[in-house]
Amino acid sequence: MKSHLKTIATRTARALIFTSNPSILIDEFISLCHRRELSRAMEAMNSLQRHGIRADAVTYSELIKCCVAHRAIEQGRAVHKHICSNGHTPQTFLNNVLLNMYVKFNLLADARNLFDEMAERNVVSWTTMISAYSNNKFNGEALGLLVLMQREGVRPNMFTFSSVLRVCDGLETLRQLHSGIVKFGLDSDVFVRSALIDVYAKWGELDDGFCVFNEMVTGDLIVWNSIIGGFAQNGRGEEALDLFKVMRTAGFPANQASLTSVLRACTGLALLELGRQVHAHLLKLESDLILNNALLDMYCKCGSLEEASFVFEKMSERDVISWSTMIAGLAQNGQTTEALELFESMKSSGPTPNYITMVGVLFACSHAGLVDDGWYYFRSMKRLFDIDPGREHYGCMVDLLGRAGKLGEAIRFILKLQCEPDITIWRILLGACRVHRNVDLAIYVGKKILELEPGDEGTYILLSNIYANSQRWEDVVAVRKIMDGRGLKKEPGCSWIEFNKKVHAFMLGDKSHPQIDEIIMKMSLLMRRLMEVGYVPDTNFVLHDLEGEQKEDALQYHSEKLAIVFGLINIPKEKTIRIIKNLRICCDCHTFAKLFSMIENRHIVIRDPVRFHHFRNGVCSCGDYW
DNA sequence: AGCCATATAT
Repeated sequence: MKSHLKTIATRTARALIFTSNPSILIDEFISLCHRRELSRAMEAMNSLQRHGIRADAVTYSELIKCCVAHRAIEQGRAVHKHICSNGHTPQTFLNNVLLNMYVKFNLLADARNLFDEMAERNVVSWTTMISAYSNNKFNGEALGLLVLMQREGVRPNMFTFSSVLRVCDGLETLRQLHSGIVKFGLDSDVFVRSALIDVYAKWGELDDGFCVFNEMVTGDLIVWNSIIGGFAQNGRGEEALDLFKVMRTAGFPANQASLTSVLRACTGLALLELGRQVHAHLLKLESDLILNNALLDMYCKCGSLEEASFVFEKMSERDVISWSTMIAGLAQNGQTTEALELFESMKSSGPTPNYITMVGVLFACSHAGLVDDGWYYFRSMKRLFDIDPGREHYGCMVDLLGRAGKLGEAIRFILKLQCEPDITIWRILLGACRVHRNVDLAIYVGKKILELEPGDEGTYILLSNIYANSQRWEDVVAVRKIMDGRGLKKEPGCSWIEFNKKVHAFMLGDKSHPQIDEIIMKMSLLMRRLMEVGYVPDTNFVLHDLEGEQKEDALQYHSEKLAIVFGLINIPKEKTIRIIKNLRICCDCHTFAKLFSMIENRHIVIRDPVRFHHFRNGVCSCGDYW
């Protein structure tokens, strides 16, 4: 019945267009615009034109919205022409609507032409033009217009600032914008506030962002998300999680963006248990691609590939980031074959790989010693996906060659590069020198790095380790002296482990943990059993000024060993012992963990700053190659 | 008008 009536109505409407009564014509025109019936509205507009009738600005603005909704560029231009026919000049309101239309169609040049020709420009006109530039990353233009508008005496509003903040090109500009915001009394607006927090966080001045947050009397979920996201992205996961709790207590229900930041914090702190709770929680929300990608990454970086694969398989939508995350995750966890297989299936049935996907693929090859495959993928990037290799890919290639012991080839590769080799490339090569104990090259490369960055403590430490490894104690002393002279200190080793919803942290030789006596007792028993199966403490990396037995003692209390024994005591036998480290694992602890996994029949995962070690049955997933 | 996800090296 309803549809029958509708048919009659439509027929009547169609007939009306061809009547010549102007007021009926215009009513029908308005109604078509409101109903977003574009093609018939256009017909109506043309017939109005034939009768020399004009509609009012509001009606035209409805028609323009209709064009935007249908993404009808040509019709939009026709409407513009119609409005301006017979020398008419649209009022500012209508010009703004037209301006907005060109911006929505991303026709920036047309928008700018109209903007320049407008007789009067109000704050909406300026803001529309500014946000068009800022959305298209024309940062200079956007910032320039903000200055011009003020010169012409137009006061920017909160819309203007929240658009322009996104293209802020540095801290200095940011501070200027911030003072402008205060000057115009816009600093209490939630939109401006969240944008300010976000930009401070992006420029690394999180504490200033936090001040903006703290000045807030009333805020909304997005302001909370901005500050929590800021902490999560700047490696300050604990604070992100604390604030999240405060937000929940304040009565704001978490949305997808909030949980994405929480997951990112979990990822940084390797809090697998908490991550799992977030997983359970997010299933109640509408599925969100970004959130799922963060979940996937969390499982990968917490070393639980089973759960990561499960999430990946179940995702209703997967984009290039999902695939890249999974490939890199498999690679970092030593599952090279799986990583490369997944890449092959991405090529045949997934999204087109991007720059970052290829970094993951090359990483997989370099860490598994697959030199030929690495070369193949490196060379195929341009041909298959039109990706120009960049510094990151060069870095992987140097790593690939260096790790495989082809140090000469690695140097030749570096020297042939189009770009000047940067400090990262030299660091990678230095790492290869350490693995292959090439002292001479290490010294050469180390000097290169210190030329570029004289205070680089990592390089001094690596050099001293390399000297120690070849028993060149005088050189070790010399390096240490330079370090002392420069006031450089080695960051103390720290490992942590999640148990009973708490994080237990261990520092080198730290005796403050409540269970430390039990741990030390268990450790000495363990050491005895390990020695029986052939464990020999490797004291090469211990400070040179200790005597033999003291060296072994220092080794015993390496933070990861303490954490392993803590896990042995507390974590149920069938569960994986998961440990996170702030420094890379040393050879001795690596051997210790391998033998431990064998004699105790336990699965241990240790995440260091760059990769994972899965120890099972006396073997490590890194293949002793790290 | 504002918030959330992927990569090399140390």
